[in-house]
Amino acid sequence: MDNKTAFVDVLYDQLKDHLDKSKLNSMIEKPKKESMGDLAFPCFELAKVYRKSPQNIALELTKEMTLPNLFQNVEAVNGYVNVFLNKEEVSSYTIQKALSKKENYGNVNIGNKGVITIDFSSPNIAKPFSMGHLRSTVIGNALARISEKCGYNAIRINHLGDWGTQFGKLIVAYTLWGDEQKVKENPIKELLKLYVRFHEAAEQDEKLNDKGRQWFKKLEDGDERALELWSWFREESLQEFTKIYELLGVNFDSTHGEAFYNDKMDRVIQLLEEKKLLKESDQAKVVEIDDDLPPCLIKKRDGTTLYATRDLAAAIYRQDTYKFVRSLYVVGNEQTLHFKQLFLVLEKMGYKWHKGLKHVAFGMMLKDGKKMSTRKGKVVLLEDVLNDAITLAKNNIVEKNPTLDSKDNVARQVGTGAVIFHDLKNYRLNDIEFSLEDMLRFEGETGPYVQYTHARASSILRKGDYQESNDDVNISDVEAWSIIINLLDFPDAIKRAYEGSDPSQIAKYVLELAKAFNKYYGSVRILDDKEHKQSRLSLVHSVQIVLNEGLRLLGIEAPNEM
RNA sequence: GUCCCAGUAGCUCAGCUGGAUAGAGCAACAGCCUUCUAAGCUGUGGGUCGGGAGUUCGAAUCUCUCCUGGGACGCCA
Repeated sequence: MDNKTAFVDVLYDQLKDHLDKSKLNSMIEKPKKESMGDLAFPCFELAKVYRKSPQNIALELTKEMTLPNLFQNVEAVNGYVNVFLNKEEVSSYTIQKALSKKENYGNVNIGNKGVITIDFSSPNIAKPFSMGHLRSTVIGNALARISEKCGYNAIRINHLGDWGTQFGKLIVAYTLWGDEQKVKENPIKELLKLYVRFHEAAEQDEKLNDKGRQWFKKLEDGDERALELWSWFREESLQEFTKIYELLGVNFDSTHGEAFYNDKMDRVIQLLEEKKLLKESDQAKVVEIDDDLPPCLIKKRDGTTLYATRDLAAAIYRQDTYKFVRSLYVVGNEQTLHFKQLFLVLEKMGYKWHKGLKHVAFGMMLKDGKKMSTRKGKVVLLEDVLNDAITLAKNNIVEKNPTLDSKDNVARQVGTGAVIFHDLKNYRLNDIEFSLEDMLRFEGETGPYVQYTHARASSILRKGDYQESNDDVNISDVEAWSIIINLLDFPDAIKRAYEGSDPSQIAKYVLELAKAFNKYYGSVRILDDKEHKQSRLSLVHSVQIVLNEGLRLLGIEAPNEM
């Protein structure tokens, strides 16, 4: 069985008078260094009970211990009881497990086929897909895949920002300065220019903002010309976004944006009124939330609705259509308050499913220590960054592997891999200072490093004419042990990533495994020794499988050659 | 002003529910390709874990306080 439970059983034998199994289980830790063993039990807490020094307790425990086959050795060091796993047995068991389960290795069934909706990416129509939206897109995509790996049925929702006063402003700008031909040729960049120009002009002329609001009112009232322009901008934007999603390998089950909920908000307001939750305050309608939070604004003084109203309608709609057990919102850090309010309002409305809602926040993409601003045109376009990355990857390939087929495809995989990995490798709540240089780095702890390791493993399997077999795996290389430990840890890494909604757990995992493999590769000639070749290739194959699967969970492809 | 998040090596960051001499990568320097992909491997140097106090056998980790940076705080999304 599980190594840890086996160790608990051994300890329980001697310590049952003072500690129960679950307590023991929580006390066991992983030693800092591999040389100290595989599992450790600290004896410091027992010092008081036994009135002896931790060192002596460890020594006595060790002396009296009867080890099952799973363990090879036990040592008492500095007040710790350290056990060493039986390397050959564990190695063979782990490799065979990975080989037999293939890409299903590491699956953990937490979800039981329940539905999890994931609201992510959600760019604003008629604005460029900026670096800021990259974060939500790649984090959400990874979480969807991780959730599926954990047995959930993931529904990917792109909650497009396709409604609001901004469209009124854009229509004003277009009617004043727009050129149909230019917009058709290069929709996003032209629309951005118009948007920026509008804000510059509005600083001089306040009346422009009023005009914008008027046009938005027309849009809400169903004015034909306004709707025509709106749906044109929406279509063009969507096409641009699709290009980026294809490049990144991201897809959605629903692209209902905010506009979709226009006719679903009356019901929400009605429900709120029925439950007597709606209060008037400064001529606006709000829901008051106890605690210390400010009230949630539902309706403006002029009777129009807000972001929160639409999000309420969306949450209810999603529960009705998908019957989700969990629902994630992958939206920036700065909206924490909004989601706290939203969830509390839903709780007050009596929806039990509010417990499954979670705001998966992330830090901002900063430029010179500050937030990037679309209004001032200070944006970095994701498409440009991706294209830079792909070009750089291509240059590398031409230089390093000139005979490679399908250079363009591999360049795409490696370039986007670098950008995605750079975003996912650190904890999501950290802010990221935008740095093209960092993002396009292909050496060290990067996506291409992991991809390269995968390609190396694939290459060796090709060169060694690897055939799968059911023969016993027998690994005796000491250098292989850290690979085995990492392979063993894969399911736990997935669990950590899911539970913390934290893709960086997978990124870190995959880096550790790649490092361990490269170290092994540097010290052991895998194909030279006929006797060990098949076992070693089995090890290489397990690594290849797990790297491939780990990268896939992050939304990164793993080329077999690069 | 109130609330939230962060402060670890020159830079970017790990460090799980407190535990053994604080770890990586980048950058710097020194090595390793007639032999499995050098996008790799090996080695060297570099840290008062923002400051102070407390809890504890033990604190980068928990509590308090101060400093610094960022963010949010009703008619935007």
